[in-house]
Amino acid sequence: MSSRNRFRPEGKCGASPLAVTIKELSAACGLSVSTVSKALNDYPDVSSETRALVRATADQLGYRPSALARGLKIGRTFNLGVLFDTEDGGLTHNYFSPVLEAFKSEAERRGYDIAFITHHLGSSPMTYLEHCLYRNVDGVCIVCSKFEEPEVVELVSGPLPVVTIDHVFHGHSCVESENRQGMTELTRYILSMGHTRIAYIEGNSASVTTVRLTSFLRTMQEAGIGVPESYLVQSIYHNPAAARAATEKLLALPERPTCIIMSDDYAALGGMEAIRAHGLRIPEDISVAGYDGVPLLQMCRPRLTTVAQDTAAIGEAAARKLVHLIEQPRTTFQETISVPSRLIPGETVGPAPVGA
Amino acid sequence: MSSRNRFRPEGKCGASPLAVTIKELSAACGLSVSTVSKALNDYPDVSSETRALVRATADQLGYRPSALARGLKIGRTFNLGVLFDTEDGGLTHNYFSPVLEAFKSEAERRGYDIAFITHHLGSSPMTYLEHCLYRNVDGVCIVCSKFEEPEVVELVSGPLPVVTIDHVFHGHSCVESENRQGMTELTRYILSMGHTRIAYIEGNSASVTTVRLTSFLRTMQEAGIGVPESYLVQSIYHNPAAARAATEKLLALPERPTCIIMSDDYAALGGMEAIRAHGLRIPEDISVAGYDGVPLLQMCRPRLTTVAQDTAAIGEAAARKLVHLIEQPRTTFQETISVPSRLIPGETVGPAPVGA
DNA sequence: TGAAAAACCGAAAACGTATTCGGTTTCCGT
DNA sequence: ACGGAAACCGAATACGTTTTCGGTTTTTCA
Repeated sequence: MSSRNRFRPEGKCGASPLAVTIKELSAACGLSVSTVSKALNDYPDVSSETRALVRATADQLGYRPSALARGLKIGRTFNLGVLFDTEDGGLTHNYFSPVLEAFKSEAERRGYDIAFITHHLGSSPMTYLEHCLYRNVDGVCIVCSKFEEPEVVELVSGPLPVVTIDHVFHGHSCVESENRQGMTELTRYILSMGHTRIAYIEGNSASVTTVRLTSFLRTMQEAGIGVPESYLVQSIYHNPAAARAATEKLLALPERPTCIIMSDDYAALGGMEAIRAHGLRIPEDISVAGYDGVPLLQMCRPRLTTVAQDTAAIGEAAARKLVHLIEQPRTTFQETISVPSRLIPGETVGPAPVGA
Repeated sequence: MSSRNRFRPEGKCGASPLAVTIKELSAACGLSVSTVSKALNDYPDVSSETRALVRATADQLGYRPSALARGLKIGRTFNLGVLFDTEDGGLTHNYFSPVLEAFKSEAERRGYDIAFITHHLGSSPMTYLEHCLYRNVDGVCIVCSKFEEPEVVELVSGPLPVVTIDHVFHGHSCVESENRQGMTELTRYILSMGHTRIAYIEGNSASVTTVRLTSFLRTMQEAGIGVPESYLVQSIYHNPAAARAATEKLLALPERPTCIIMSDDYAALGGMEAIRAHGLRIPEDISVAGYDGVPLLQMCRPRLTTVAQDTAAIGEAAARKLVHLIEQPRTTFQETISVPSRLIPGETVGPAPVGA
């Protein structure tokens, strides 16, 4: 019953030392451990000859300082925590996974590895913050999560540098698309195709959701076109089933919209399914727009009309900002970084039907 | 110039101790550090009363042993390395990312975090194995990589437990789909639709590639239908552009195939693009099959005919196997685990054209 | 009641590294 | 040649754990 035994691997345990330590290196150099350490860390009080000697033999022996020992000593690990908590599919999320990929690349380029943050370790539960402290990450990126959860709030207001994506917490750094610009362009484009009955399916709560909806409504207002309450439907991001249900509501209206702006591309698939099920054609009978610009869908027919978010730039900016926050906390300020998005006029938004 | 300074964060450094240590816990309990440690680790020589006391105050103070210190001492980190190295898109890979997601979930369920393995740390290059030793991972899963690379071979033949996915190294554990069964079913299905001129676009080298091709050829042979050399084209997995080029070759043949089996779903998109560019209809003029069964494509029209690989089962099995290899090296043997795959008859394979 | 055995606890060493501080040596200017 | 300053090196300590081992108390049994 002693759970301790489960922790001890039985195999080649202390058999052969896997990695070469600084002690062996110092022995090989005929120097003390401290001098070797100083040589490797560019201390001034070591002659250039011995520094060279140490460097050379270190290379030769393939010495790497143990990340564990180093981290323990200096209090940081060169690990960035990533909170990526989505119930649907996790890493397969087709908008957030490219963001994460870019984040990871940039982090690695800057010498950081990434570590996923969960709220359990094996069977024992722990909060996100606990996990971060347990693993000693140097900072956290919150990529995709329920931002209202108390655990997330605890993490954000904790002691570690934090960068969020697509949701701004007051006084903290955030990276997001220029949602206002994106939604405005999309709406104008749809208007330019002659649509007046435009419905809008909203994603679940996040600060970007509000920005997009506001931009849509204002653009409509500027065009002098009203949007009835019934044209605004609540739904969930990245959830085709929910979008399908929302779309059904819209199709059941006495005066059906001629165009629907979906919460995102993936949701749009569900919406389009509902439309097809009603025997309607896209875009001849009804137009559909998405949001995100997932590349895979741009290779399918009909090509979705959407707003492409620059996932590469978002992830990269997040990593860069987080590293700055970690390495120069004094001179780095909190900010919200907006990266431009781009309208992709695809095949799913056509001219408004004439009879409508 | 001293690069050392870059490593020291200037901020709240030793200001407030972020996490509570065992020393503070022992003080709070009025016990020695050693006793506390033993109480937490279920040592027999500590009374149940003190054990209870320690446990209680530990919970109360929110104590977690530092992963760093613990790892340093016991020689393992409860981290699983993941080698996920694909030039195209990394984490966004639409077949491997669900595998990774399942792997991650199962690993976390068993108390392991995952760590990505690269061949550089910041600017300084290092081999995969070096990275593993540097971070002290307990084992490695090689998910997607050029298996011929010397670095990968070095890693596989290194001291750590290894599980590969979709490529078997002799004497090591591997998880893959039942490719033989999958390809056989697909081929039979295509044959049942009346096709005789079936072309095959091959992926780049891996052991599964061979198995699939062999299964295809044997099934064709069993049906008594020959496959000309020109119907077998070399291409690259997960690369629409390469598939497009390969498809062009096939379409240029004097006797064009009536069905093409693509190396995978994503590649199929490229192939279908080529076909459409030639003004041909799918599946009326020419049929197309993919492999993998990526869920997103099953929501698009036309629904791709393909073989679904059970990514969840694959990832889970890999994690389980790797953890077994780590925790019970004596009693766990190396093996290749095959998980069943499933034919999805979609809309892209139709009856063979009559005139053909 | 006494001695052996069991039960329980703490001091100390170790894991691999970074850093402070005191101690040699070398160098320079006079 | 001499004093002092620079230049260079190593012993020691600490980071937060685990684990061995010796020591004290309590229990048990003849």
